[in-house]
Amino acid sequence: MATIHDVAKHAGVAPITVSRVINNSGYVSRATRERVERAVVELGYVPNMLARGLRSKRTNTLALVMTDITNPFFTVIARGVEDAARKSGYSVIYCNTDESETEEFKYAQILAQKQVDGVILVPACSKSKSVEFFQSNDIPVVLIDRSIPDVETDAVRCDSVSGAYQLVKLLLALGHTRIAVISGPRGVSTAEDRIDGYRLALADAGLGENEQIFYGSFTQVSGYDLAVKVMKQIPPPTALFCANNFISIGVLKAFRDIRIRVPEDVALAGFDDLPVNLVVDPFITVAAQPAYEMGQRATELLLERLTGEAPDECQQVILPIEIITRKSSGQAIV
Amino acid sequence: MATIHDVAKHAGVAPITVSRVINNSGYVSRATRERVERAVVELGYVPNMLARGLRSKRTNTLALVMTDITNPFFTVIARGVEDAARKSGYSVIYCNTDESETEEFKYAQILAQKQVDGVILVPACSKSKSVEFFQSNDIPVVLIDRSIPDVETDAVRCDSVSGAYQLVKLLLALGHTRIAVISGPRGVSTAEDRIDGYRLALADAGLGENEQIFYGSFTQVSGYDLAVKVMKQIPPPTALFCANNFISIGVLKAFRDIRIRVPEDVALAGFDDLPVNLVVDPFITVAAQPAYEMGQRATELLLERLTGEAPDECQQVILPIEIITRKSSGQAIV
DNA sequence: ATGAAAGCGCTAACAT
DNA sequence: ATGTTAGCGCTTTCAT
Repeated sequence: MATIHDVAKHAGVAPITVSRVINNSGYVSRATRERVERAVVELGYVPNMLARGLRSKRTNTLALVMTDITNPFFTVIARGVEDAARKSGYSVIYCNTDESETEEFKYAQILAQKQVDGVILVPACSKSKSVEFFQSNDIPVVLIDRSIPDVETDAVRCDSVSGAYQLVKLLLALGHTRIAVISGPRGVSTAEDRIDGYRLALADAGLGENEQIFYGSFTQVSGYDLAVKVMKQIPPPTALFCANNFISIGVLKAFRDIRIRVPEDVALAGFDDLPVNLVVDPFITVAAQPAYEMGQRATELLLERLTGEAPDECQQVILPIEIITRKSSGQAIV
Repeated sequence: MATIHDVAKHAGVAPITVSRVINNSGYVSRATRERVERAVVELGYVPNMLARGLRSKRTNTLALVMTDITNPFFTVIARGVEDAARKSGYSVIYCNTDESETEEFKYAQILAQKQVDGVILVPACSKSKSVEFFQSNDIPVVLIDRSIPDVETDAVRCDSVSGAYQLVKLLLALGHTRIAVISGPRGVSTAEDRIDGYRLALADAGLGENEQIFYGSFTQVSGYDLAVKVMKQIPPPTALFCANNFISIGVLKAFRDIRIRVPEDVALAGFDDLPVNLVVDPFITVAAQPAYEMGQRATELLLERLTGEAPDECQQVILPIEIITRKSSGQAIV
């Protein structure tokens, strides 16, 4: 593979001149530029990013660390990140932690080794070990979707408390008084916040006594198992609030298997919509988060931080949630 | 950030000794090793992969270039690749070409610049420009899912002709004689092969005259539009063969909108299943490809090529397809 | 407008 | 079992 040296020799110039041409930096005469460009093509020269990064201390690479890459919510975030990054000439490395703190920290090491310029992180838990590691290596971090207490970083997320509150309000307005919530893992901010919103709505309605709270994981299997368990309560709830899309799917599967009709027997509302290209019949009433925009904004924050355009204090961006009313919650509110 | 030099000084050894410790290469005495390891921890040392790659000419990084990262079929392939790669200490860079030949070639350049050790490629078209580029830069390529004529590479795929043939046979066995196929783009091997399988099955049944072939793209929107068009044929088909999962979803959406019942009015069979965690009611009769295994096998082939274990001749792995009969094709065959 | 020298952090090759 | 030397390919810095 040809090096910058080969190109320089071929064009009769110094390596640094070739560097100036391919990076559009510094003065190069028209004639020289053309000679260099011809040499580049003739030799099929491709710059070596390892050498460039080693010398310049910048790799033009970001990382997106997610907890579940099979969840369309995160996939859509990823596209938002990708598009925003590419527009500014950055590449993105995707990492899947499977909700594991250990995996997250492993990736943190790998990413530091790869000298990524910055990281967008969906934290697997509320501990700050990975964030502190990044920061101690001078790698800026933007938190996305979930928050961590007592760390100073830029962050982008939606208001989970408010989203859950609105969804449960909606179920209450339909006359339900026994509403259960199936949520994600303890210690994950979105799981906790959505429970908080649920409790707030019940309390507002004077139904604080009726709380039925189930922690689990943000997966279809967990949703299935807890749905079965929930319906064994006496008396069983008449409505269910699912804290994410996979939980909703698991619940629907369980209800199909144990012959419970939605919404006739139990009403259902959940967090996170599914992308249109995956769903034949959008059926679930949801609090939809603007995933693509979340990815975009997080990337913009990170890029501003990298270029020094950002203010010294950290920025928190809270994006609005959209409540989409569909069949699963029962008859529409007039 | 601490360098190997800092660690060496701190431990009272030469940099190369530190290198031997962190790479587990060459002889290092127990005592020295321990001193070095302590220094690594105390300084929070993280090796710089750019420097290592520049020197050693190996990045321990593979790339997976796909045509549609939103399609679960490719997402599952990606997990197969990821798992196999990590097991051998490799990282993976994911690239999405959106079925664009131009994007594919852009990524080829980027990946060469990043000095990836090898590439797994779902080609966007049957031209071999990107493959030739990789090969001229000494980067081994494994083709996955789709083939390209006249190139010498390792490859992993399923037998699309046979899968389509079996699916259409099944529809024929249910008594259908007017079966249409909605496929992907011309020039893409899987789109063409699935049409070939369809034609073969019809010809076998002496129904060659009844061919109704529709090219489009492997997307939900294309499936929707062509479904509407197909049903305007006079007489309309009584069964439909969809060449991938997104086409099937688009067709089902169209049928819901134009009030055509599946399978009562039209039977349906399609290529590619959807992952269980995304689907409440698996409904479509499909030819399911072992996507995870495809990703795994492709990675293994690539790794063997990199380590020199592979034979000189290229290897073609053809994996078996599973036909899963469900409601969409009508009553089960006894 | 162009170039020379130096060095980023690491490891291959060759000592000892 | 450990170290020395050199250099991977590029860009920073400082000339000219």
